Amino acid sequence: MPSMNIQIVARRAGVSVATVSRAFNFPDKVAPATRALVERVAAELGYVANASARTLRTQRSRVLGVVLPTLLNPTFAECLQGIAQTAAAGGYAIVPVTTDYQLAEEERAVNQLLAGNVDGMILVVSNPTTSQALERLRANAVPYVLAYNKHGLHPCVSVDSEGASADVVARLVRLGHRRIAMVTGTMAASDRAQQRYRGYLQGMDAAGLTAPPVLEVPFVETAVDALRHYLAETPRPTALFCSNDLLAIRSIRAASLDGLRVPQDLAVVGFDGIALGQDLTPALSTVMQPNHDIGRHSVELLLKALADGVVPRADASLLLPHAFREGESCAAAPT
Amino acid sequence: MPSMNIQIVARRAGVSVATVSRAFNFPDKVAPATRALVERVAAELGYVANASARTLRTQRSRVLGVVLPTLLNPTFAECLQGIAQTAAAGGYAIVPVTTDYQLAEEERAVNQLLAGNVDGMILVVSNPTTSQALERLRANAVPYVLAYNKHGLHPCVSVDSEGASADVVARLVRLGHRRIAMVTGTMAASDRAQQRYRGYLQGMDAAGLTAPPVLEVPFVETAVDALRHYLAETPRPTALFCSNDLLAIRSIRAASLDGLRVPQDLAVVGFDGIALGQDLTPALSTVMQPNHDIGRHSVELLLKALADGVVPRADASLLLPHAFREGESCAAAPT
DNA sequence: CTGTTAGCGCCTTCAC
DNA sequence: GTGAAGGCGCTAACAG
Repeated sequence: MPSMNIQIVARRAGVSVATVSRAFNFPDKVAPATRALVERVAAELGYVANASARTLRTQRSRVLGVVLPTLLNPTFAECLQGIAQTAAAGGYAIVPVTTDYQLAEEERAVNQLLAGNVDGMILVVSNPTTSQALERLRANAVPYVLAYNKHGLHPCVSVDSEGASADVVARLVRLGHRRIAMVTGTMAASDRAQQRYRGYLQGMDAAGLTAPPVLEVPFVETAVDALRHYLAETPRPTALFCSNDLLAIRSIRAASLDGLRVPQDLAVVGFDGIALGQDLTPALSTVMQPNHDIGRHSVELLLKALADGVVPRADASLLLPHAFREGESCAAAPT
Repeated sequence: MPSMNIQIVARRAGVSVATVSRAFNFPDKVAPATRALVERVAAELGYVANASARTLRTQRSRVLGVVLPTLLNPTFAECLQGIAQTAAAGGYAIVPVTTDYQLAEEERAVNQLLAGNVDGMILVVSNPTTSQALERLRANAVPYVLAYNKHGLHPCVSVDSEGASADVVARLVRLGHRRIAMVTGTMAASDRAQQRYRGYLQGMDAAGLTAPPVLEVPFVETAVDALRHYLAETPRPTALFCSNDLLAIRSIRAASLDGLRVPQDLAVVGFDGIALGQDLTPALSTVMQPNHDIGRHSVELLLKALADGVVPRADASLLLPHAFREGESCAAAPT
């Protein structure tokens, strides 16, 4: 059956290949009776149009490339789900590639997808400003949208990481916290991490507080030990703002291992809003991003541009709303 | 640049298209000087061979389809990572499709991938015995390997869910537990769930214990409420065996909401071995499956068959080792 | 409304 | 070691 093709169907139906093609692509440009006949024969033979031949001929593959840091962080898994559903609804398949937060992998990924004839790409890159990969896309006039990244010169779907982070600090301050520390993944590997850190510094500054040294740990490792060491320093912070939910979970683990109670001895706030956070004890207090929607809107932006035969414009960028999700890992400072 | 093709490269290099093609596909069938020239020109022009044209000509796409229930369960995200890495190492791209545990979606997914010219598929299906999708693949002679599923008539990469589950019960019994309950996702949607339940019943039987009614909840929902109701029943179990780690996490949540301490008042054991489980408090006690390796071996089996031009055989199935991971969510029964 | 035909870009025999 | 040419399966003019 894999060798089934339009010619065989045409012969069996007693029509020309053009008619078979039209019956599928422009059903109303074919007589109802003929169409029914073709459809019946095609169904009998299990015919499905060869995607490669169609792509070669039309120069459209109906495939979108997706470049993500990792799927092991539920944030991106949730986003990818939004991407996949929206793409499928629009008749597009997706080819995801992960970079593990490695710059070199970003370029490899883009090249691979470029060679794979994708119609467009959704990417989460380390840093849009310095990205060679994006440069490559621009040079090739490949339509793309960035997810999570935020940059004035590229089409992006993101949230206000900076503002949200400053708000978190303000909230902690209202709860009576003064020694508010921050822990983040490798900042060089993520503009979001940089934005969140900047927001944190702004929040501290606005409250007239001095920020203690930030703890920076690799994205991929568990780093519970580093967190324990960090928390063992005196004066110990009363609140910890974590640049992402996985770090928050590990921070809670580290605190527990050292006999600290969360939130009584240490308030912990995350960032991302992964669904799992709500099922933990204590439930994670976090900045909830609409991960699914970030994926969905990214695809919608891209598909609209594809339909119009243009590349998405930077000024079509979307800033989606975030929200603080009250959990149990964050409470007032000890008095 | 997207319109770059072999002809342009050939002209620019002053050779024929055949030579360019050979320079890339059979480097040693071309004079070193010629090859260097072609490579230089191609690099300058940013030429990459058109995947669709190559696929159409060679009848090989170097793409693998992957059918999974969901990526929101880290089990499958971890597995997909193994799949992606191994596929990439072998020069294959992947197209993942999720089914959300819906039977109808399985067929849709397979049809979509079939139309997409994949060279083979890795699948996690609900039930290999009754799967229309697998029948479709067999009829079309499409090479495939099942992951997690276990079935004598299909090539599978799995673990001994049944044995592992019986062992969990035996372990709980050794810890002094008598009222050991089980909670599972919808069994009709997963042969693994069925196997794990069967193993649980065997373990109970072997210990001369009566199994209380099992709690069956949908895979996709959180179901913390259902769990709370279940745990409120008297006599309350002293140990809970959960068919997967997400359920275990939610069970711990449900217990906490009812003021039950884990593991003192309720021992909880999961199944899957998701990495996150180790960072929770209490750390999850669970049956660790080699999720990454399940993905890796599935691809290796598939690629070997592709290389040999055959479909993977059922008797090439792999049963990978599992291990009990000692966490903190499981302890001796109260005396 | 339907048929004929030219190529999309590539690989691969077959000559040379 | 290299070149010429056919055809993979499909769609889109163009005729009829």
